[in-house]
Amino acid sequence: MSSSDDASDLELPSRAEVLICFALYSANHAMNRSYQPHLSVLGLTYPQYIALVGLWEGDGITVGQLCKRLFAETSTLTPVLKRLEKLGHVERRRGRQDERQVFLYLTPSGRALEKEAPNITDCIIADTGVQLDKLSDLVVAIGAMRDSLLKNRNSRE
Amino acid sequence: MSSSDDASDLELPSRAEVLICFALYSANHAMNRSYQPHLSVLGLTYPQYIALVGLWEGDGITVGQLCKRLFAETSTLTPVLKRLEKLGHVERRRGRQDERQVFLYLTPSGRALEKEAPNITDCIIADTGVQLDKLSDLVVAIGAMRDSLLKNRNSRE
DNA sequence: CATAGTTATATCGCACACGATATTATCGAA
DNA sequence: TTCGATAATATCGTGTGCGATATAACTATG
Repeated sequence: MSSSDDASDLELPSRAEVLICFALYSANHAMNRSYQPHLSVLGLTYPQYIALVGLWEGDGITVGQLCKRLFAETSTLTPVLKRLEKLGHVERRRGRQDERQVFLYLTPSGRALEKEAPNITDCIIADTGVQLDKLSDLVVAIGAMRDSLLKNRNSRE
Repeated sequence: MSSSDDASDLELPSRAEVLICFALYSANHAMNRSYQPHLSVLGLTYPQYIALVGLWEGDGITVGQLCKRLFAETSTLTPVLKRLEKLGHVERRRGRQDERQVFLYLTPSGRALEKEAPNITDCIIADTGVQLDKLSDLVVAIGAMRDSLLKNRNSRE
């Protein structure tokens, strides 16, 4: 309602609902909250679950490789991985040739959690109210947008 | 690479790239990072910007109303709003009839920031690499998914 | 084989994000 | 009208998220 007299620069979609940044922001938090009850049963937080998803895709990789896979920073992942280690789901082992590197391995416990994932995913997919094929399109579109954002961000610095 | 011999429970899309939760998670962070250089010039964080977007849509509302508008919790918004107040962009005023309520008003400084938003939005939209009409479809689809997630979450408790 | 530069990870500081709890104010029924 | 129930914010504790910096290890060049 603020200054509706000048509509000159209000032609563009500026309302919260129509901003792509807000759509992603609110949907991500909604997704986080939807997972929460499922994950708390397993004693996991949402980012811990995301990290495990990355490792279920293939472990024995370095912290840096997992960072790339998850588009995350080491300053974010290191504490998450240390908690996953303390929970007994992940083992962190220094590289032998290159002692700077830290390799990540799933423990039997961390591997066992993967079997719970499909049940959770099914619940979440149902809650989205989106058909599977449409959801697949969404994932592709959102992923492409993310890649473009990261590419253009890096090309500007 | 882990146990590729048994493909029994790997038929479902379980890889990080194809999970909707991961798409939202990584795209939201990418968006955050893309906004960051634009916002740091204005001395704003991404959540502070989101809160301002909510108030530009109409101020003089209560903290609770802004929470609903942004799908956020009061425990998240209160500190953000106090920082926006300290920055001089927002004024928080206790209600007279109901002294529990806190009404939020944009200051001239907070209102002036709205004029910067279109320039930033244009940059971001360009960086997404998505055509405007496709982007609009994405916003609608993601918003609908968010609403469905929140509805089904609430209906379960 | 020193040593400057680079790389991989970790640490730190600040700002969210949110459930749980606290605080204060309003409402409602006996 | 008083006191328990409810409601609106705020506070607190834990866990991210990330830029900046630190630390330790590798590499390259002289």
